[in-house]
Amino acid sequence: MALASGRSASAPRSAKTASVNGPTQQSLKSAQTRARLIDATIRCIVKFGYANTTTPQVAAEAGLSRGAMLHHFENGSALIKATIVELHEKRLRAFRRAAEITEHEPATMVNTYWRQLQKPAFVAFHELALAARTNADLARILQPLQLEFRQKFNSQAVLLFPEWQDDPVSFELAMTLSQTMIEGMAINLLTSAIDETMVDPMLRLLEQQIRLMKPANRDQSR
Amino acid sequence: MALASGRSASAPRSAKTASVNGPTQQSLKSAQTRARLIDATIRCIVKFGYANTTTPQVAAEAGLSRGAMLHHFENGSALIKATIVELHEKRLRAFRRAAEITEHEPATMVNTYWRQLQKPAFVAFHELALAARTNADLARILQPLQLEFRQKFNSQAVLLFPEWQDDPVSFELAMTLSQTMIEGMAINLLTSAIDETMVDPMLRLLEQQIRLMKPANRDQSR
DNA sequence: AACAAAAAACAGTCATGTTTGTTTTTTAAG
DNA sequence: CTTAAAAAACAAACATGACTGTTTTTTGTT
Repeated sequence: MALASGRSASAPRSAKTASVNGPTQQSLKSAQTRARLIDATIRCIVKFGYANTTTPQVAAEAGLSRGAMLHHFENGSALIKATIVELHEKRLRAFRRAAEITEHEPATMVNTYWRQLQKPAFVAFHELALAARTNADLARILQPLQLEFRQKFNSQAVLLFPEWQDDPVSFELAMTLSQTMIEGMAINLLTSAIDETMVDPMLRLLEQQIRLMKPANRDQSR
Repeated sequence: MALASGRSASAPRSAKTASVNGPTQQSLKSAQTRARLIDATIRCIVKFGYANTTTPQVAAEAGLSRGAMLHHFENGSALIKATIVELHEKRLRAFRRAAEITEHEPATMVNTYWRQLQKPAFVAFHELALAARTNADLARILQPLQLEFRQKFNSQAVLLFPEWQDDPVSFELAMTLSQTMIEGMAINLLTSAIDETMVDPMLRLLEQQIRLMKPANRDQSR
């Protein structure tokens, strides 16, 4: 599924009708089928990798014929694009939930973000992110989303830790540290580059380090 | 280049003759050509990604016909396997050099390892490592090498920092931290998940953290 | 009857493995 | 030293299989 440069309206013909006349039963079913196809795509990327995810496989995974699938997404590219958007929104939703749970406790934040990355969505996202390195079309879609996520990540985190507001430099460092360590471990675990037993000690180390970097604690130590 | 399960002697027929009679002109040229093909494979993986690296492309990159290429590596798989071994040895050599340079100074060690990961070999290696997640044949080759590297990494590092010998727990934690942060940043940079300007502050933070974890310094603070 | 959804059939492209042919180097005999 | 046979290096062509995009046919709602 090479994601060609083709421009293609990702919405099927029925979508326009639906938006004009309100949701008919058919347009509802169509939306369901589209969602099922996107889910199947994510599962395929996790199982086979982005490179080995083909339209016949996605169709089979969704329990549809390839013809039916191409009725909803006229293109392989369209399906991938829709999948990327869905993954990004999943990621944002998950992060927002994590922020709600967190409530000023860095321990919880670290654990929550770590648990997010254990889900299939992260695996699929990293597959796509790495594929984007050598695929200009993928990169065009993915890069702005990566930026948006980083910005929302930071702006959300600054709300959670107001005591950090007057030291944006060390704050950004702490955020980058968290992202790097947690994502780094998640990826290294995927590629069996590190030992699984090290995960917990590492998370605790990160929590400790964050506490050390907090302005309040830095003042305490003076 | 899907790397099928095919067993295949990776050495060409000339190798045996050479080992008996000493290096002839042909066996020398053959070795050169094989090296050129492996280099071309690495370049292709970096440029196009592992998934889009095909035998015609490698042949073109090496300036050979596909037929000639398949004379040296009867199989696409054989070429990939040889490339993996070469990458692994490159990695070990680079690490050994880094260890020689280092000489008891953690600042240098962090910087040196970071610089290693900026080279194409790391990009290629990560492409293969991620592909191995969904490719059993690749995994069979790669996993033992990952283990070997981690072991040599640790045994080399313990020689460099003898003061750490009596605290293997915190030592392994420090090693995993270094690996995770440095590799995590390298990968996040590839996928534009973090900002490039954060690299240097992060490396300095890591150095500081390592100093904090050292037994000697922990004693000082008592 | 009209139209969307689903399925099936078709043609084009590309990588792979295999086979066959050509040139160059090595070996060894005359 | 010359030269013929063998082996290795290189090149080209063929057949197969798989995925892609497109088009046509069937099924089922409204």
